[in-house]
Amino acid sequence: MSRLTINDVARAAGVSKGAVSFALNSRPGVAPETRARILRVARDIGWTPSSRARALSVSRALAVGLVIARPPDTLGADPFFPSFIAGLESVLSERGYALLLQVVANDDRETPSYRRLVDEGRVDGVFLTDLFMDDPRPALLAELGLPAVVIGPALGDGIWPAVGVDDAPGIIGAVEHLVALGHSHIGHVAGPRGMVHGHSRQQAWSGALLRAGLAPGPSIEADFSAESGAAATRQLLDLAEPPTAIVYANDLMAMAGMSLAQSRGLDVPRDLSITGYDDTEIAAHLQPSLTTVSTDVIEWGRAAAKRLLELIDTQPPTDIMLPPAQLVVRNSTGPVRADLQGRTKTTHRRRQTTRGARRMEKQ
Amino acid sequence: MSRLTINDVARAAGVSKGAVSFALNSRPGVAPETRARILRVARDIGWTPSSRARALSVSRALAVGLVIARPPDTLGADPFFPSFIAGLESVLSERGYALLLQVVANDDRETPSYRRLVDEGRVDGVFLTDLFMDDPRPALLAELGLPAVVIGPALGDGIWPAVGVDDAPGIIGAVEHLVALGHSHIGHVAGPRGMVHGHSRQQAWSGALLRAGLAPGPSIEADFSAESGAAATRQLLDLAEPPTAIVYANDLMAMAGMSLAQSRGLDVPRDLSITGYDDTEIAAHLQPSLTTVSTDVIEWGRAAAKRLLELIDTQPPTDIMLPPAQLVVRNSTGPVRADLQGRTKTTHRRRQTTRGARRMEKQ
DNA sequence: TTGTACGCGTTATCAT
DNA sequence: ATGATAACGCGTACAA
Repeated sequence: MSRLTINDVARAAGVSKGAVSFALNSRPGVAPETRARILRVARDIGWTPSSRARALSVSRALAVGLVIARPPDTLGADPFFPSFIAGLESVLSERGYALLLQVVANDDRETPSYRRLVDEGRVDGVFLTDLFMDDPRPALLAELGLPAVVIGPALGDGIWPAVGVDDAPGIIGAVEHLVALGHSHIGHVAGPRGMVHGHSRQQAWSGALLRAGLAPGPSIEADFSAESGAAATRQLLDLAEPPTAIVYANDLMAMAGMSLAQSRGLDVPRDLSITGYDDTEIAAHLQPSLTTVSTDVIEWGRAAAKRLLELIDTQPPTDIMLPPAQLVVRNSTGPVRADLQGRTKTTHRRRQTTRGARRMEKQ
Repeated sequence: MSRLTINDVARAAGVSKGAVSFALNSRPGVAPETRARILRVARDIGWTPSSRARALSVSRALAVGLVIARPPDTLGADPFFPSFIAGLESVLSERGYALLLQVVANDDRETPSYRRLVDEGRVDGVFLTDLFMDDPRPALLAELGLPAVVIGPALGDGIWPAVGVDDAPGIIGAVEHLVALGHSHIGHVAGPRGMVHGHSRQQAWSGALLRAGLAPGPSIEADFSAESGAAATRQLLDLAEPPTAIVYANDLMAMAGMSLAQSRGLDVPRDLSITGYDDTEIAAHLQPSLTTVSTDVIEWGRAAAKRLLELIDTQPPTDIMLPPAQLVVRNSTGPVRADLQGRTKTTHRRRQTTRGARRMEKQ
């Protein structure tokens, strides 16, 4: 049992409490040999400082928080958090920090959550995820005096540092890949535009199209869920001139969209090219395997943790370079069908015929 | 800023620290009106007891831990944890407990993790997940004196209470469903047999077949990953007499297996019926949608949290009834093909021909 | 109800 | 320079 206290060590080493504390935190004022003896004794009797007592005396929680504000069922399908948490944890644990998790169902209950975390003194800082475009949380935390790191694209406010992999290169890569394959009518199934990563991916998509000299194709706002991805895809395919390729803001929607297309008898990628975002584990094993954008989420977590600890210790920010998101080309993307190539909004309109011809073209 | 202490409240209310503490914890010894006044003052000036100080004085961490021992990349695809954590958290937070998360890559680093959690006094108890058949952790924790609740099927050792949804009914339901559809050659892609939930699902599968009077079909051990699910499926399909239906130990492997079958030109469910386990969000949106087993993971988390808190408070265990796992029939299962029905190991062997005939049977 | 010791490190103050 | 001593952080709990 961990009944051991710093006094036991002090007694066993024949020194005072203070000396033990100094030795342990490698502070000057202890003779080298005394220090060595103290450390040896501590190890021998197996004593570790109680973080409870430590937290009280240094007036710090020695823990940071991650508040996840999502409906739990949506959470389940998101591959982001587990890996991200693994990254966070790897840095935090080696610095003696613990990670405290809080899941709140909706946004109403979120503000009190932060407040409680602060009031109770449970954490020294938090990670902010899933930010909305006009999110009140950064300001709230500033007001509460709780350091925070924003996960994702940087906001304009500059209140807190942001750590994130830029969405743009990956999405742009996907669009350019599709353009190179001859697609000129490229749609987008977006995440909520009110959310920063929904917004930024949408921006990247339209920007890339413009740069390629193409008119932005149809874009439909969804909510990152499979259900919404399928619905959005249905809408796109029902258009008078459906896109020949669709860029999805995440894998889950892409998978649902791909399945929906297949259920309508379309062949992916012959009749429709599809790209996702996340590089979920299953992505490589779908039929066809999914072309998607891959991010090093674990490294991302590590970077975020480092930044938050720096913030807490009021250390200057270290430059953090995250490997950029990368397009992983697989089999859900392919050359545009010859009879659809170069088609623009003003030409053709025999969709019915064309669509009929598309059916049943299994390889 | 939360510089407020219990003394501020005491002073403002004109009472002693002790009185405030008693009032707050609703303990006898304070006049009703005094209590009311104290509470009002506390609310007015916005004071919340510091959990740091509380933890030190009650000699408790007021937090519990969840140690996740998995390679992070496998973690990402698992829909279990996020929902489970949401369930845990909903109970813990209303009791003033925090959830501490720790992710360890492999089992070597796991034991020290628990030890540290105990030594540093960070938690009052932990949840044990992903148990192996002969897992040393329950005994280790007993030795460390740290209360634990096992997540999943009960172990034989009886050291710690187990909270879990029985795997059997769901798997049995799947098998019976397939048998009712005329399948008699039902394979299984198992999780690691050294893990309790891999083992229990495997047992449920073979038991259900025996009860149905059928010989257990081929079973292949995989590791719950998409990769392994695809590989196992490949092996099953390459058998001289491949099964007409496969029961997978989780959705991820089922999805990978289904895609693999499709890539070989098989039609699901016409040529091969498939069942998963988990009811991942995407399951309902696949093509075909996946017949799978659904569990109320959030409720499971709530139950586990309640049980652990009881254990910590040495309260008698409350009876916890978890809704049983339920088979969700979708479109990845269907009647066995007539020409394969009733086939036994001793009959037929014109697989090549049959397989050839199977190709290209899109609806 | 109040006063006060207690839990357990950390750190400022002193003595050597 | 070394190291000891005591105050401190903030609730809880028991004796008065």
